[in-house]
Amino acid sequence: MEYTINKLAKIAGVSTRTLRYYDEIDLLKPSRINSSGYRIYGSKEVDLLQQILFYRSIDMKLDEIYRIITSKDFDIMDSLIQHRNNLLDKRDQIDVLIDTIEKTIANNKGEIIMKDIEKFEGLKKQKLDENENKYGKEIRQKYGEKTIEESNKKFMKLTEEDFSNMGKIEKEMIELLSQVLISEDLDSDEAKKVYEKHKAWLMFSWGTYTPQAHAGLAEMYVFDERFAKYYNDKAGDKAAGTLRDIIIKYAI
Amino acid sequence: MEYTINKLAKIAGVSTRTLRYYDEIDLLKPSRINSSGYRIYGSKEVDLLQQILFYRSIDMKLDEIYRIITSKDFDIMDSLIQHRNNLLDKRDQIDVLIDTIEKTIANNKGEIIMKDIEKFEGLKKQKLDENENKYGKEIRQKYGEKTIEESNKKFMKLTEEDFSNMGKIEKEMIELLSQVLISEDLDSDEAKKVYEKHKAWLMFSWGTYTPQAHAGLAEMYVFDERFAKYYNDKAGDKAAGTLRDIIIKYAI
DNA sequence: TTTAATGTATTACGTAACGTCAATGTCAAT
DNA sequence: ATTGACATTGACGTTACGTAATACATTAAA
Repeated sequence: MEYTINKLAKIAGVSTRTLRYYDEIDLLKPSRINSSGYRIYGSKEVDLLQQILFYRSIDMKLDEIYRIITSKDFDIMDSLIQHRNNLLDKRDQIDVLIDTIEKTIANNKGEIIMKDIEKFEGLKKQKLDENENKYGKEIRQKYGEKTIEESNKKFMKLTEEDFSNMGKIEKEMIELLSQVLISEDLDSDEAKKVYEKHKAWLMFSWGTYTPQAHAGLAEMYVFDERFAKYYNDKAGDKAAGTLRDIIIKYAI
Repeated sequence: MEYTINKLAKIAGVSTRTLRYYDEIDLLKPSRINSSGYRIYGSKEVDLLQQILFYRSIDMKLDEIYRIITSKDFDIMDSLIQHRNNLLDKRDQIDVLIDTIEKTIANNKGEIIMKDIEKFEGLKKQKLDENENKYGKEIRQKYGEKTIEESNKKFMKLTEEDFSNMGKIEKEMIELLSQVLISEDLDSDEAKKVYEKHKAWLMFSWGTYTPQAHAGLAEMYVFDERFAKYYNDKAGDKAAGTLRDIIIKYAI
């Protein structure tokens, strides 16, 4: 049984362009070329194409497929296992991305993450509103009233915990920072701890972390007066600048 | 504070090529060009770049990022939620792929899936070897001896169940097929059921399904004498050809 | 101050796996 | 002979840059 390129394309469910491309990269050559230069495929090629399409369906790259179909069974197993591991990794990465997005959506309801000012004020407002709350059963009940769905509940709980931790860590950082303001020693253990606390705090809200982004934020602390005021009020004069210096020093 | 392209690249952790590219596609323009034609960036651009890199870190395409940073907050929320859904879909797809690979690895330990002949013979051999087994505790014990790990156990159990189901379905199909051989009516309910059973049977071993691949396999049933003999023996003369005709009729 | 090293600019090819024209040739049927 | 369906080979477009190659600018060392 012989097939022209269109026939084969139809029974295999691919485009003729795909078959020409596979010919071009030597992945699937026609069994022969007829007198008019047409590609003619035999049943052997049909089978091979099915193989190729199976591997393609599990998202394998064509050069990997090429390696597979021109090798022995042992290597096929290796490839399959390897590919499975790649997919597992990829899935984990996507999970992280989803997590980051969900945190972003939750944390600032559409505000851009770089506009951390909003987050600050959100935190402060929440602290004022709930005045001395301990993040116990009360708040969970409050959230529960709003969101009945299981998924949402779990979600709110997560950010609730995050808020609690963020507040704690930030407090510790401010404490250490005011010590550094007195000693003025950026090489001190306290300074380094300030950096670490700030990084930890940041990771709660960003989910993702790079030293460069951290340093970028540090610059903003001095240039944006709202940031500057916030820290200077909390830890003392020149706190914002010192915090920036510390971050730059240890982040890069 | 102004930055040359290299400075900005370093504090942001990207390449200068990236910044030039972002300039080219109007994603991030320098605040000004100096007399020598150098790109000069200001603090506004630093902040914008941080935003861009955040969205990039969650795997957003640059044109989507462009839309986000040139729009209002409301649209940002839409984009984030949409993007989250895309990622969820992608993760589900990957789960399916992983499943398919694991079935492939398990089913024929490295044999190529298209070589279904092997699978046939494997099945037959297994049936002979275990002679009248009911896929009960005995076989589970046997598998348990070989693979102690939890993951593997769960895995073997899955294929064990699959084998059981596959055998049942195939038997039903053979039964229906022999009826069709007598009636010779491809429009009958039995013929259609044959197709459905065969498809179900196929999905166990392939995990993924396309009508074209199904039709391709059907062709093989006639051309490969081992297939032909298998079905003719089971359901009667001309069984392989009839099965092919049925599949082609309903699959495409 | 000359030289050397480094920084910046533009232009352009390469990537993966095809989709989509465009121009042209072949085959079967009317 | 013409038409329509199918075949061929280019060749550009896609995404987000990496990687030269070449030329001019700025800074540092000699």
